[in-house]
Amino acid sequence: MTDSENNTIASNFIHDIIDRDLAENPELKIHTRFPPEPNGYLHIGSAKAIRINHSTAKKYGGTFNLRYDDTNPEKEDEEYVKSIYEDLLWLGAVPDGGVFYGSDYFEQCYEFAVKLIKDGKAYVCDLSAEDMRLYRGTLTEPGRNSPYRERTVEENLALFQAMKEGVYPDGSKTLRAKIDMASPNMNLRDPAIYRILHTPHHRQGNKWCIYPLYDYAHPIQDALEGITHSLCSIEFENHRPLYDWVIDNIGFAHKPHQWEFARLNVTHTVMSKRYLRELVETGLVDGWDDPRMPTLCGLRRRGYTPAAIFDFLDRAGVSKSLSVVDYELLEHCIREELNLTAERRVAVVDPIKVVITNYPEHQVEYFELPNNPNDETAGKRQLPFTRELFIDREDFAEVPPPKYFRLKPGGEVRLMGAYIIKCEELVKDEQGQIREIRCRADLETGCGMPGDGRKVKGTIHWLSAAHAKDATLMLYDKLFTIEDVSAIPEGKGYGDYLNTASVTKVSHAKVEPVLAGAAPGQRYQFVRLGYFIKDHKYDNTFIRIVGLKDSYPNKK
RNA sequence: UGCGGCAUCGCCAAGCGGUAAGGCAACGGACUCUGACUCCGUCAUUACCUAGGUUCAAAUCCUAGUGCCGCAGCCA
Repeated sequence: MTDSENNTIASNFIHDIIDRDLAENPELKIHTRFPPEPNGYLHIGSAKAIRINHSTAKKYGGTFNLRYDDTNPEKEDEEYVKSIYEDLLWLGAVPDGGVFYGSDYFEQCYEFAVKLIKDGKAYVCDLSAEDMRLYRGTLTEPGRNSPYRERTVEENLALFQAMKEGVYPDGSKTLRAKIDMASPNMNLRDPAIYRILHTPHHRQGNKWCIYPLYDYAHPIQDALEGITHSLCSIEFENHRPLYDWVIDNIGFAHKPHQWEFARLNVTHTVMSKRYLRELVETGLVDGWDDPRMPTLCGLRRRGYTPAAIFDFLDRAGVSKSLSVVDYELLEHCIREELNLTAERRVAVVDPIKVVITNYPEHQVEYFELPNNPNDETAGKRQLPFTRELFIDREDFAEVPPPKYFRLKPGGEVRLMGAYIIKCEELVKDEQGQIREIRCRADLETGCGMPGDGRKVKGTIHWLSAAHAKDATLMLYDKLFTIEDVSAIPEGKGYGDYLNTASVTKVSHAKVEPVLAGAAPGQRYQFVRLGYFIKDHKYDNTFIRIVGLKDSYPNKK
């Protein structure tokens, strides 16, 4: 995705806000950031945050930072730092402003906290977690002041330093912002801004035993990096007053502003990192990059491209209303791209033998098939034709349903790129199963031959039995049977709606010979079937990205 | 029960007082050696959560309701 393409993305309410800000201050250089906590793998919901922050910066000629929000050492790990970076680069959202770590600002966070204490705006509180909750009040009742709220500046300073030096055990004290215990906004009821945690940090080691909390650290990080627009998801909307409080009371000259947008939800899948982890850990899926997962590594393995993902995100739009976007929109986006770019190949999912009775036994002839009929420049390839062929079992019906125009007894059908054949006889075994379909070809109708122009209604794909290669096809389906997982009734869980048939492994598919050399990651359209990608994890395996649309009346 | 947010077609979503964009899905039809693609057409008209009101004119403004989401971590 190039910058010029980014400029074409539709406007949204965030752009309106920026336009307004720019009208007031034409000198403003837009600066955004993507601040993931390295506690899991990125998913398509994260990609929305990336897309919004990144494309907004690009649209206005601004700068985009990646910042690991690593203020909670208990949940974070280098494994995730690495994967997040890979996924971000894969998407093409280059952090041209730099890569930062929230933990690199610990020193400054500490100094700002000392300043707040000196200004009488923060205090050390000895309340236990449970007591703090009691004192906080409820949604409808105001809270009560902590008995430690009026400690002197000197006492607070000494206590906070002792906290830092490791004098106190985990949970025994916190540093709290002195705001308003009666605020109708719970976040303003003297929120804890530092906690004691004798846990080593994945980057800082044992340097710290007190850690700043999100609401305190985030605005500082934004201010220090010169972020102008801190675009985050809507559950932080109630935190905005606290975000502004921190900026104002520390006294930053540069004031970043937080704006919120609705999170992304997609039908038939789940965005909860907690639950995705559970799927991985219980073995219900084959790792974080299982092709059914909404993770970026899962989508990548499934064959989705960054362009299709961004296209999807852009089409889904940006607003503040809770929504669940149809998975079919994502499928549409990848189909649209791959229709233009994927070369066509033949694969037969469930082979059944067809014998061309009037074709010589040992003859081989080659037909040229276009790599992409919609794109002349894609060139052609050769497909061997012999007396014995495979076609897909679905393309033959002994008792055809209405409007069936594939192969049927006595019927004619076109073998794509080759002859028109007529079904004349069925050979069955003792059980009555069809062993082979015997057909007669109209040998004048091959591509470029005199009868080339003859029309029949149906066209099916085929493979020379002697030349076809074996391959494994992985056919994935939706992870959950329920459309909107947030609508799961009480008493039921995600597990009750897991699609038990979300994967079908086809071990004995046949593919055309040239596919034996397909490079991992290569995408194709298997003609009349769908788009597939050669897997990089398992040999000789093709993963179905998405099927072709099918308007056959009896389908679906 | 407090505070904040959101309510426009099956799903997203424009609209910012001047008479309901667009995309996906769906449904017709044309084309077709992929029942794909492409193309053409249909798809909110006592209509914009409801009820009142202001106005020549309201999805847009006002009033009163209703519904849904978020918030009571020393998580982010």
